[in-house]
Formats: sequence, C-alpha cells, structure tokens
Amino acid sequence: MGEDKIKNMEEFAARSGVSRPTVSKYFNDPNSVRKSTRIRIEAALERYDYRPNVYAINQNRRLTKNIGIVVPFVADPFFAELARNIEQRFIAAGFSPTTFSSHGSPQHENEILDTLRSIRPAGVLMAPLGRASDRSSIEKFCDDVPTVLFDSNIEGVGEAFVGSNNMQFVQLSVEYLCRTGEPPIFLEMSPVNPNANKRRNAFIQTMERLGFEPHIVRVDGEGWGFEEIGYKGGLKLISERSLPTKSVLCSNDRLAIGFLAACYEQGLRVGHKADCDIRVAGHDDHPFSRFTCPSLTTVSQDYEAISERSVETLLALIESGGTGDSRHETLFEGKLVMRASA
Amino acid sequence: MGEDKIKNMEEFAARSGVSRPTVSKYFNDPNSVRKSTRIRIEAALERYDYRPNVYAINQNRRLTKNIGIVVPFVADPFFAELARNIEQRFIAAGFSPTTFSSHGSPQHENEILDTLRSIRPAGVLMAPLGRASDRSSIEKFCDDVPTVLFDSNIEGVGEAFVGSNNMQFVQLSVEYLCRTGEPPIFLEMSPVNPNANKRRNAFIQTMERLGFEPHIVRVDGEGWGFEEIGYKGGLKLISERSLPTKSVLCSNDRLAIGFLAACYEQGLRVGHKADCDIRVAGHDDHPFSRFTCPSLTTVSQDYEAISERSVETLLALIESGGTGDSRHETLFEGKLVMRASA
DNA sequence: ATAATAAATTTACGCGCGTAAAGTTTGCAG
DNA sequence: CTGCAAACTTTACGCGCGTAAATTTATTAT
Repeated sequence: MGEDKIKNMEEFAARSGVSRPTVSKYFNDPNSVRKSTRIRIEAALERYDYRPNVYAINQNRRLTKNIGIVVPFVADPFFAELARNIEQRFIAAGFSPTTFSSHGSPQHENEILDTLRSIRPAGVLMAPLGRASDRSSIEKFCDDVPTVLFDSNIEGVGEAFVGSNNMQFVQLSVEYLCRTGEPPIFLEMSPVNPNANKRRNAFIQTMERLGFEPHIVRVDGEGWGFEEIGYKGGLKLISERSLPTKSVLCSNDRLAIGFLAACYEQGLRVGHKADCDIRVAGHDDHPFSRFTCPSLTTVSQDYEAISERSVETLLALIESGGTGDSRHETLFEGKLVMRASA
Repeated sequence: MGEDKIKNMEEFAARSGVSRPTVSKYFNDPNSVRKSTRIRIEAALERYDYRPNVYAINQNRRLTKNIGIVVPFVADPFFAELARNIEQRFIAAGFSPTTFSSHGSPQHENEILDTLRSIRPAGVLMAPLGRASDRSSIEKFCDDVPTVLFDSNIEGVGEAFVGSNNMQFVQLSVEYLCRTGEPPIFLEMSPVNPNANKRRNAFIQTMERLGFEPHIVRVDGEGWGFEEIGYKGGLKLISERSLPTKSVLCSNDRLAIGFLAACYEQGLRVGHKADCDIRVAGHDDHPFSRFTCPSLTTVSQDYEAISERSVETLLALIESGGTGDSRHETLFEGKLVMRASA
C-alpha cells in the first residue's frame, strides 16, 4: 500500500474510479452507496491509505461528530474508568469523543466549556463539579449544545441527568450496619456536590426511620484531596476520642480510605470481627477499595449502567435534533459490597 | 457584550475597524501588530465575543498548535497527574494539548497514533506502554511527527527521552533497607516496560555490591491491574510461607499496595518497628502511597522535573523544525521517602 | 521638513471538503 | 423490451481562514 501519497479526496476519488461527491458520501456513511462502488472505494483505501482531513470535514459539516466528555477530576480513578467506558461507547457509535477534566476547579470547568464551544460538538456529557460549578455558565452552554449531565446533578440544567440513587445507597449501608452492630455515625466533609447532601439527608431519614438518633460528624478540608481530608480528620477525631460510636459510615470511599489510614496509624483495629475496635464503611466502590486494609465495605455504583444510559440518552438527544421534550432524571441503584471493614 | 453574533473574521474585522489580514495576524501573535491596533482589536473582542473557527485555522496553517500527550493508563493517578501538569505547561506556552490514554492496550496505542496523525499535531509527548508497544508503528509515527518519549523509554525511538534514573532509585531503596535491617528480596511482576527490567537489574547489581545474595520473586499476572497482581501474588507467597526474608522491595508502589493488602489479610504486621513481621517498600511515590496501611516507604519520582523537562524538550524540538540533532536522554533522580512500612 | 522604514490595507488565491442541482447511468420489475 | 427509481457523475458554490503580493498609510529617524 501507499504507492504515492494522496493529497486530497479529489485525488483519491480519481484513483478509486469514483466521483468525489460519492466518495464523500461514502465517508459519511458507507452504507449509503451501492455495494459495487463501496467495494471499489474500499479496495482503493487498502492501496493508498488516505484519510479525509478532519478540519475540512468539520468546517463544512452542519454538525460535527464530536462529543465532549467532562469529568470533575480525572486523577480520581473512578472518573477515569467512567470516562474510558463512555468514550468507547461513543466510538462504537461512530462519534469522536474527547475527555476533559475540570481538575476540581470551577474556573477550569468554564474554560472547558469555552473549548467545547470551539469544537462545535454534536453533544456533551458532563459530570459537573457540583456546588462549586458556575451554574449560569453551564446553563448558557446547555442552551447552545445538547448536554446530558451525569454523576452529579444540577437541578434544571441540561436536557437530562443520569446518576445514582443516593437515597437507596445510604439506606443499604445504614440498614446493614444497624442490623449487624452498633448504629453508625455519618462522616462527611464539606459537600462538594449534591450527592453528598443527599447522602447526609438520607442518613438522617433512615436512622430516624429505624429509631436511632442520627449523628453526623463533619471533618474540615476543601478541595478534591478527599483521602487527605479523611486522614487528617480521622487523626483528629481519634486522638481527641470524640467519636461517639464504633461504627463509622463515610460519605464516600475516598474519605473512608483516608479515615482507614488514620485508624491504622492510631492503632485502631478496623473490621466486623469481635476483636476489632471500629467498623468503617463507605459508598461508591472505588477501584481502590478492594485493596485497603482492611478491604472496604461499601455500596457499589453501577457505573456500567450509568455510562450506558448516559450515552444512550445523549445519542437519542442528538438524533432528535437537540431539543428533548422534558428533562428526565435516571437514577440507578447500588449494591451492598460486604468486605472486611464492616 | 455580545450585541449580535459575529459570523466570521471578516465581520469581526469590520466591527473592530481593522482589516481581516491584520486581525488574522493578531490571533497568530498579538505582539505582531502595533499597539494601537492591538487595543482596537481587544476592545472589539470584549464587546462581541468572537473566536476564530479552529477548523478553518488548522486547515490552513502550515503547522497546527496542537500537542498530543499519550499516557499508557490514565486510570493510574500517577499518569493522570503527570498529564495534567504537562497539559498546563503547554497551554501556558500557547498550545492546545490533548491527552490520550492507551488503556494498557497496544492496539489502542496504535489507534491513538492514527488519531494523532489526523489532527496533524506540532508535536507529541508520549509515554509508551513499553514492552507491549508496537515498536515499528511508533517508529514510523516518529518519522512524521516530532515526538519526545517520557516515563518509559524505547531505545532509539523518538527525538529524546525524559524519565527517571531507575538505577539510582533502586540504589536508594536497597541501601536504605540493607542499612536498617535485613536485606530485601525484590518483588516483581512480568515487566511491562523497560523501567521494570532496569529496576531488577539495579537490584541485583546493588545487592552484589553490598555483598548480599540478590533474591528475586516474580508474581504471576498480566495487564495493568498491578494492585490485583500484588495482592494475589502476596496471598500466595505468604500462605505458602515461601518468602525467604522479612524485607520486601517491590518493583513499584502499585504492586506494593496490593502486597500490603495481602499482608494485612494474612495478619502480617508491616513496618520497621520491633513488633512487626515484615518490611515493605516500593518505588514511584504513587499518590495513594501516603494512605496505605501502613504508609508506604518509597522512592519518589520527581514528576515536576520530568514534566517540565519533557515540555521544554518538545517545545525546543518544534521550534528547531522537528529534527533534533542527536537523540538525548534525560534521567532525574528520586528521593527516598521514609514512611511507616519500612 | 523629508526620507526611510514599519505596519496596515487591498486584492486575490487556495486549503479540502460538504452539499446542492441537473443530467446521466445503472439496476431491476413487469 | 420498456419504464422507472435509485445511484452515480458533472458542475458549481461556499465554508472561514492563512497567506502572499502590491499598494497605501503611519511612524520614526535624519
């Protein structure tokens, strides 16, 4: 292959013995041309590796095949895996996804929206920072570009939302902990997104329903270094002996990972066995939760389902022309993952 | 701002009272126009938020301002942070970086190279998969696009390499472990890249220099789930009591994290204190190593230095026209990070 | 002031492709 | 064989901008 380099579609069309408009049609949808001509084009493709210029394509198409994927913090393996999963689904659907990370900064998040506008995407799948997000910027963006939110909701923004049922998550964990031992306290940090608030409220509600006093402990710290926050907060709580119970339910796994490190350092034995000092559980089933010491009991996010539904929803939105009728929210249930820590 | 939408540079030029070629010149380099006209353009920019069409720009420019960044596995926070750091440096230099992850798959790595060709980048910064990489594909790619390798070297490929001095890393850790207790064995997995091999060889060499018998234990497992490999391998080694020493030096931190989980589960107390059963150390100073139980003693990669030098090298290469004289390799030293595990 | 230089303008072309309209060929049913 | 729709070819325009050459205008030096 590759006798001599092909400059453009004109040349390639000549080589393949087909007119340029037909070749153009082929690249937009190989099934839109007759079988015999498809064979001729593909035979030429093997001989002269030619690829249409993406910039020329995107400049002229009414709508590009680009998809923007925005996650709040790609250094969190949970989001990295989610993004990877989503990317591959879009590729399979014939789109060109690009992933962006807000790196925990609302300013960066806004810059990403600017970048996204400039690539004129067919649609965007966005997991916003949450509380720190600049609501009006995102709202304006959603007016221009078909956007589906996932993971973290912003009420009324975007054409749809796909995420987890935080209420059910916390019900699962609280009921389990209450059933198998002392009722837990809820360890949280300054909430970065609505999920955190929903989890806390669900904790209160579930504890009250079960007839227990809900006790919430908030640890200090800002930003996306959740482990650090859980660790430092844990050290403080343990050394001051201000933990009122022997069961700790963490708002999320990353916080729990930090808290476990503090427990270990302070000599607290964590687990559900008789000789243990404290039980610790989390939420999300973070990729690292299997490798904590002890392994972390948690509620797993169904991220296969979340990514699948997000992609489906956005593709449907794009096909419908961008204006979904009414904003729809989909929440997936979690599963209790019992490990050694609680 | 934003009275009415500006369609193109022609319109914007009219609004700002400057000719289109001059506006074009401005966007390519704001300092290339006279101060008075720069002010007029920027005044108009504030009123009519206009941004040049990226596709039209890139179609016509001889060389784009695009930069490709390729990492082997973005779900590893180490690479995510590295990529973020590198991205921001390129942005500061006026380029448009895009990060791609090979997701551990050589096939995917090759697809990324194809994608990269199609965006005609000014340069590429690539951390190859390593042993699994398709050398000839990468070589061919480097013929077409100015490319600097980082993190993992492929001898003779690319215009330069920037990474860590694995020899020095292992010297540091081995000398420390030998100085403070029983000489370590080296725990490795099937090597994914040359770094792993270099570390093993450095281990042998350093141990022999210190007058000890080098003992290497390899655990089974393929792919990029290093923690899993370390965990399962650790369980097997411990339960079979086939560990010959009480000091274990892991090839990398992620392997050590899995091994620590196995130790914990098997009831082995890890640490350098008198009442401990085993010491464990790693290499890289992975973001999570601070939060393992116990916290992991390791050798830190100087990833600020690596990212800075990588970017510098590539930018210099681009400015020089893409053909660096001779291939240059830069290796940075690591620092011993003493924590609780060894 | 005038000359010399720098910068901006005018004009024009081309990049590679999408896309539309009109005419031509092909495939297939009856 | 005829008829007809589907697919193709030809022709042509436009997308938004980079860029070059020739000309005019503004700035600086003398």
